Amino acid sequence: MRLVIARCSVDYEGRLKAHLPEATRLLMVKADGSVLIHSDGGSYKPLNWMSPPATLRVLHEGLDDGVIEQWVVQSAKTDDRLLINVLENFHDTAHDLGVDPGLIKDGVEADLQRLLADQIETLGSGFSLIRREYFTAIGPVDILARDANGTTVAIELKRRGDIDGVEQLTRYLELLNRDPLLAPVRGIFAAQQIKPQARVLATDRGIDCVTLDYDAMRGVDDSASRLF
Amino acid sequence: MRLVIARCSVDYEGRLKAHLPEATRLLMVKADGSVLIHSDGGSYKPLNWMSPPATLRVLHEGLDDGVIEQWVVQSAKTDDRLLINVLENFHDTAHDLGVDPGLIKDGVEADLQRLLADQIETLGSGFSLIRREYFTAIGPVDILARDANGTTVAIELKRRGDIDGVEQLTRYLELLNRDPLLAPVRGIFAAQQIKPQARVLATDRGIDCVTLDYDAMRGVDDSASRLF
DNA sequence: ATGTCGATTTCGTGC
DNA sequence: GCACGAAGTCGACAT
Repeated sequence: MRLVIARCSVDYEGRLKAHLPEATRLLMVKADGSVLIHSDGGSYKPLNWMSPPATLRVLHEGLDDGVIEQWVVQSAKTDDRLLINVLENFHDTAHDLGVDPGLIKDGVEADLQRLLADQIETLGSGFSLIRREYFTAIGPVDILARDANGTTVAIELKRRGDIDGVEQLTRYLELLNRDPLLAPVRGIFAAQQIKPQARVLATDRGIDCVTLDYDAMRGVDDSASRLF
Repeated sequence: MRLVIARCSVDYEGRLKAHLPEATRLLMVKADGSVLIHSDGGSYKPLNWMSPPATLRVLHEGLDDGVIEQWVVQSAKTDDRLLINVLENFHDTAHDLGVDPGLIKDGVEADLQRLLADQIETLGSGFSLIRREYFTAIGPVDILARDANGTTVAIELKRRGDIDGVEQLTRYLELLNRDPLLAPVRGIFAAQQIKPQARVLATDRGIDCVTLDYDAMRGVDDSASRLF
């Protein structure tokens, strides 16, 4: 990885065009040829960048007045291109980092779904699982179950429940209820947190809302699938 | 901005839990207290990070064996926390970057909309523009036009057409068709790329799909509205 | 402050 | 490899 602190201007041309006026920034060049241009603020997204795979070529001649060198970062797969005009170079170091073992995550929607499928009675006594990821023409229903009365239940699962999730579940219910083998199908919107507007919309459409306690569910599930 | 190259392990606890095993990485500390942890590959997204505003505290005592120092990065607004155990420090520099003037863009959905409005006959001969951003009670219709038969057409425009866009257009059509001065109103879903599931849903609802070629449209449009 | 929507999204997963 | 959905999404803009 090469780290350069430089006063520079940047032009990107690819799926769109973009321009960065002259300022001092960090230029990060990774081993795969990708380049990230960071300012000293904002979040993790760079001001501009080139995704890998890419190649960096440095030009020293035929440049505009005041430009020390021009970096041409060319994507290897598309014709996206990044032009960096370097006006002043304050820092330039290279470091050998090696390959990273990568991130281990816990607590995303997939974990919630697995836990809820294992503990489907959380939703009510007599509930039984039909299957996870029940595929339809318009996408997969997170969980399909049967309640104590034998009625089919479509469950939409979110970490954070907002209106989009209710819309999604509504579409599934509309489609599933056209299937005489399944109909009538009721819906349950389950999330760690459900926003008031989403709850109102769901209730209005006859969809039940359930708030899930991830920590409690993980506590019940005594399998040895622990991170730490 | 402070740049550190260090062998480290990282634990994040906040909206989820995540862990990075020991490896050599770049630790970037920005002026607003945000921290980015980058490996020498991948795209612009860091392996792990803390969004601003945040504060960095460095501990030197009571650490595990082999740990030189522990960084505690605490979000100022939430209880999200990042723990970085530094095992070896290879590089540590600080740089004054100043405030960045920011990015100037061209070629996003707004530009597509302007182009399509100018070249409304792309959608069919005899088409004429009524107006862009036709405001309704539930939001603006991207483009309202009239086809060769004089029928009103509501056009929803996306760079990438997925199901959400079809839902949006459906709501507009429902509303517009209640207006006797406009009804009947047909819909066109126009995008640079339309996903199969979105196409299925649109077709099912009697909405036409059109794929747009932005480069061709930009070529036809000979106006001098260029950035550079 | 809050909600909504686009993005050069990136990232994982299933087929 | 392609397509789709989630994200600790981020960011911009309107209310």
